[in-house]
Amino acid sequence: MTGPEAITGPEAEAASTPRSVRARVRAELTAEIVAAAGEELAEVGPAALSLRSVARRLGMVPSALYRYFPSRDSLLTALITEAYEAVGAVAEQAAGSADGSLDRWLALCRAVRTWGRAHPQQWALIYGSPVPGYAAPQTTVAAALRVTLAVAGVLRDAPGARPPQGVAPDEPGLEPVVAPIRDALLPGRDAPTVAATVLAWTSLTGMVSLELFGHYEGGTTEFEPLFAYCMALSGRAAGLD
Amino acid sequence: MTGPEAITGPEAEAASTPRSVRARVRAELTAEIVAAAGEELAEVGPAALSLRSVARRLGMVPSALYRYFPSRDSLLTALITEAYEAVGAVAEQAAGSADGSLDRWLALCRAVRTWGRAHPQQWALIYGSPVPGYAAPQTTVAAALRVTLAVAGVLRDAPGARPPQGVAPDEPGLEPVVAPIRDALLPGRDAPTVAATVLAWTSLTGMVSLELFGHYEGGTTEFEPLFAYCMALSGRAAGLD
DNA sequence: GTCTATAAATCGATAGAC
DNA sequence: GTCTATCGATTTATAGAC
Repeated sequence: MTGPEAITGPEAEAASTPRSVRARVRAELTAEIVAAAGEELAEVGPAALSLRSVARRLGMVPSALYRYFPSRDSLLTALITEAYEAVGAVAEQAAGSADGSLDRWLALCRAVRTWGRAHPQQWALIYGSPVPGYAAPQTTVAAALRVTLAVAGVLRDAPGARPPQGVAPDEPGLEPVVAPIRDALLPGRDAPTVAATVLAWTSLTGMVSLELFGHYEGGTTEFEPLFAYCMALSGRAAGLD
Repeated sequence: MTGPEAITGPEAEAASTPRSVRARVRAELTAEIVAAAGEELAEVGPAALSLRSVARRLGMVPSALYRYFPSRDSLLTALITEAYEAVGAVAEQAAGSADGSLDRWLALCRAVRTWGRAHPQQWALIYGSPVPGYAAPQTTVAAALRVTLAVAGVLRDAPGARPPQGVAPDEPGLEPVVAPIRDALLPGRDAPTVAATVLAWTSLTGMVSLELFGHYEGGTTEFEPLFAYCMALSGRAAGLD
């Protein structure tokens, strides 16, 4: 056992990559487990995901997985984090590849919807019903922020954007309620703008969720034009152009 | 199908009221089972609901339930139908108890949110991720329509309501895509109005879902003012006032 | 129509050999 | 670090006595 890792000198690496050969192998196998769990998730859904089925898929025995993940919940956490990072990445990328605040917003929306349609179970994992018996640790909350920040970034780069005046003449409690959200997403903007951002983000997730969860079944098959129009409408309501 | 009819033989009943004593008793017990299933659902959630736990709660043995519901899925269908009817009823009632299209919309929104907060697992059942292994029959689609019709009713009673012009200059495919939805909800209205109605409804379910599913955890505790403002904004975007 | 009993699976997690 | 074996529990669903 003292052989391989004794020569950690040459292959010593920076912070993000494992130092020893042993650690690298372990990291690779961990990634393989997460990948297999992702495939399993895509087939059976979050609530039906089990450690045993993941082990079967890898040709391993269930107990072997406990060397890598102390519980089913920790594996779920890894999948949730991965999903948030993935959708956050496509959102950022899309927002960065368009000009004009409304076009950036629409590009972000389309990218998020495309990701959701390609990964419906992953979408359900992060934006659907909570998985029974699973308690989300704080780390997933941080990962979830990435997408929200991408949305807020579109607003942040459109300093003049503001929802129309007089929507609700005096919402008494809006200011204090919105304060923590403003601090995290849109420092310096007024309460209606922050609220409109929340609404835009909510409309997007709601639209994709209803579609993926089968609530437009009676409606149409070619959903894209309706989606694009609705997202344009919600972007306009936030003052984007 | 809600289950019982499927295995009811000679004593098949008329539309709503049972004929024989036997059938009435059977209907009562069926209702008791659904009620117990509702309690169980409220505790463990849709994905974890089992026939056995319902039987335990009733002091019955699991196999006895199969005389009333041929499968777990048929019991789930009954619960789904019940939930849709319940939220549809409060939506209708709220919409009918206010004057002015925007106020009616806001009343409907508050009522739907209140119902969702009071019945989070029922909400998850109908608006959350699909239950693994469950295929929704056509009857649930009909029940789901009740809430949507209540929303559309607010728009229908505000004939002048229309989203602002020039939101998306020419959405080429919007017209044909929106046609079936218009026929079901808002005959005679133009495509943008129908789309704005879809968006308003989507914003409402999205807002409640994100709240109930824990996505505003880092945000605020007093969520109501933000909710009301956002729904006012979405109502305005549909042309309500 | 309710019961006992059972079939045939599933699951998370752990102990201990190697 | 992977294996066998197992504990203790869950589930849907069915067969057959009464």
